[in-house]
Amino acid sequence: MLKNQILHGDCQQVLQTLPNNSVDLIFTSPPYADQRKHTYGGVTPAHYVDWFLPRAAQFLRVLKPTGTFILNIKERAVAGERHTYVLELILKLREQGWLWTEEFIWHKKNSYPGKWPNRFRDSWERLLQFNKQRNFNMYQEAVMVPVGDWSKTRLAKLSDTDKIRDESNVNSGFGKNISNWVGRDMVYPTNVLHMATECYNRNHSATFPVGLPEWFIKLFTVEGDMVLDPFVGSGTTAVAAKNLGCNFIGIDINEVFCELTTNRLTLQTSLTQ
Amino acid sequence: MLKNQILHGDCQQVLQTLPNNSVDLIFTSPPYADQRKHTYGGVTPAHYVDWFLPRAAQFLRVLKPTGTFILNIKERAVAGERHTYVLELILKLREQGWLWTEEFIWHKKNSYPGKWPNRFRDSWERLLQFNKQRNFNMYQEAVMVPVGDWSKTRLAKLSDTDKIRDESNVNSGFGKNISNWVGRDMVYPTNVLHMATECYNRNHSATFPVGLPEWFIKLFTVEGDMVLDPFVGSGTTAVAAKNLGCNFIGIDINEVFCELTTNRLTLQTSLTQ
DNA sequence: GTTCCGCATGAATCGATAG
DNA sequence: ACTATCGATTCATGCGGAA
Repeated sequence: MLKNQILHGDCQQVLQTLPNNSVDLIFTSPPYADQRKHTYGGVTPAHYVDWFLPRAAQFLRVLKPTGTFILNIKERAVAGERHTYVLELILKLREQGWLWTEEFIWHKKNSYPGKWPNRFRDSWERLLQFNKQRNFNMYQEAVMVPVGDWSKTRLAKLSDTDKIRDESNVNSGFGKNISNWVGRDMVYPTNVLHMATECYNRNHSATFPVGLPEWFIKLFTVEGDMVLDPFVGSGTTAVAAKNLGCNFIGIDINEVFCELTTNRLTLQTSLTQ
Repeated sequence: MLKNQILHGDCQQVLQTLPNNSVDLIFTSPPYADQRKHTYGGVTPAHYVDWFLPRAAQFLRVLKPTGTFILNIKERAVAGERHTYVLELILKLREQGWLWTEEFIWHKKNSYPGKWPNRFRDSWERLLQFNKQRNFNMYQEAVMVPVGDWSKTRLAKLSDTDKIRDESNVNSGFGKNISNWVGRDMVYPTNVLHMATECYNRNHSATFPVGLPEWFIKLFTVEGDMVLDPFVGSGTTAVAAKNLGCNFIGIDINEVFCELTTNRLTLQTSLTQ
């Protein structure tokens, strides 16, 4: 079976070559809906749900019954309002047979700057968890975080500004040096993830930190499992899967991104951070 | 006109005594949908939207055109899934004439411990912002926060390029003049709020910290404006409004809560924290 | 080899202006 | 009227070269 490759094409077609029930985790950040016509995909908010659903039907087919689908998405502001296409998508995905198990929040500590008269900077995105059945594989111990002295001393003396500001890495012990913490008290994380976006120049505008897919890969797979990203872009999900000893398949409609990602995966020495 | 009182009754009826366009801010945390019958009439998730909509119609009527409605809500997990009543409610409120301007996230830093095989602790809630029109009152300066630590080192010594406007190379449209930042201590916040929960009254399921309504009252009103909480419960919104020099009206269907809140407001010395 | 520090960049949004 | 393009605004991070 196909594995550890970046495939070029529209995932709606490419996925037809994958067998049923063969993927353990789908983690993807699809191109966000956009008003403009020239950008990646050029899908407008009004057409987003119709565009997404046939692709999601393929996701449903290739995912194992015990597998999980994580969708990273955020609606944009249109005419002064948050658009509703993400809400509608969730409802339609349930009609398609998905269970909407959970919604995680990614808090982006370094969100895009700017000032407007009617809203503040948007510093969070949705990570929607969908499953095929109520019983799915989840390895909670793999993402435990150390309980710092923080929780004991810090909460006792919160100033007003502290209450508003984010000032900590409490829940961000993601991965890296977990072994250093063995022997200390470990606790389970919550459904709010704190991570900064990566500003590293990858010639791809949509860069989420590699720690984000890593966290979900640890949580929902074991070594040797299959991870799929049908909108792989600059390949962050594939890098995360490779780092963690998983097999992966990445798909992208943009051939340049496919080549960049393939190169990134072979030259991985400098790109694992 | 009626002001600074806690009124007993179902807000759907009680609100009929308020005039049109008379409220500057509605901040409320309605009783959560529940399978059990103890709460507000025992509203189940399946009936939640139908129960809420006629009340929201009254909110729309009494709110000033420049006013704002903030709804603190979070869907429950039912049968292994997040229930969809909040999503459906947003869509229906828009049909009713509301604009869905923004969704703030309340990150509950000390969410209640617990462990389940299929999900982590839920440590965030939605704060949905609705408006009657695109132009509404917003006083952003009232909620500015201290600039991050990055500025201490970053601004310590300026290079030559820092002193002039440095246009971004990549046509992202973003230039900067770092020297503008010297001496600036406060910045605008984002749409993610970090606050610990409080447990003022354990008999009321929805206990939020007084800092939460305070933040929105500062942002959307000035002194003397009218704040309404149609599900006032233990009175936190009313306390916040009083602290900030606003007028308020609180409504609750539970007579015991009405009495407790009225007492809390008179004994306010020890309860403003 | 470390630490320090300069500096580009990022899933943005609004209002005005031009076609 | 309605759409498309453009200019203005702004905060935190991590890379990479220098010390």
